[in-house]
Amino acid sequence: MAILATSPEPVVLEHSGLSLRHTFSCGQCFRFVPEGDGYAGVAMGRPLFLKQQGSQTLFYCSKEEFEALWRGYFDLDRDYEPAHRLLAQDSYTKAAMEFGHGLRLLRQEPWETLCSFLISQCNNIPRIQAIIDALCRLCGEPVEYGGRTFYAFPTPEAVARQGLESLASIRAGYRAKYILSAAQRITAGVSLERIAAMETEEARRAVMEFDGVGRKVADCFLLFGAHKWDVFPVDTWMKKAAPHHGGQADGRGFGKVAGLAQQYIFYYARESAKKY
DNA sequence: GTCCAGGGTCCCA
DNA sequence: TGGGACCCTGGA
Repeated sequence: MAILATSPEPVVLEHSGLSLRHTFSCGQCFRFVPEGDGYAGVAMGRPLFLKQQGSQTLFYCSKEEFEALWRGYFDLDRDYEPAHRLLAQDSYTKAAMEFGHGLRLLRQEPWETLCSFLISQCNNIPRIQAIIDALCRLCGEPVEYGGRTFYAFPTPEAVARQGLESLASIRAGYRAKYILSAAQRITAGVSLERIAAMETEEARRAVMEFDGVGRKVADCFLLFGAHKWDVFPVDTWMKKAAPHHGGQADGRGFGKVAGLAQQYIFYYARESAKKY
């Protein structure tokens, strides 16, 4: 594959406990897709190809870049064991956890997360991916990597420069005005980083001031873009799964690891449903 | 061809 | 508090 041929020696991680498949398929992020025998995607403006063989995970980037960006992005410095022990006490979350073993909660950027989940509303995952990809191609910075051109997620400024007519080309439907409005709000001075740094309740209130952001999108922003593990986004899948686990419909029973529980349950419920 | 649902939100009665 | 509208697709 072209990417491999021109990449430097990869950074190799042994026995990290990380599963790329579960981490990228569980629905938390939309920009890493299967590529050859691994995955390719862009985050924080940097493209990356990575793959797993045996007990090894191979990151095709420099050691410096791995330490500066990807170690944090994959949340590799956090010990998931205490959370796993807690979730193993409930038979349903235990099964969900075994199903999605190796899933890591990515530390995604606030703006990309907010935008992605604005697009997610009343939409399915393949189409969410297609719309985000179209948005990046429309106004994201091109970045060369492994002989190919990738597109960074556009900045709020770049999105704000697009008119509603231009944004119509990404086929986001009624969500386009929410994306534009959010971009304008941020370029006018509202800081998502500042909101992400607030306590959960205050941050939730602040992000819900954005047009098109209700409780669900706000909670996805808090969990995936602000890395607040006590947040439990409730969507149609979580409502379906609620009768089966002991964490209550709003996830209160899972306490400070509710977010991780949510991701295991969401992934498990959705993948199980595909079989029928 | 039509109908419906897909990681919701908003508005109005 | 409940229900319809909102854009657009893919599958039934």
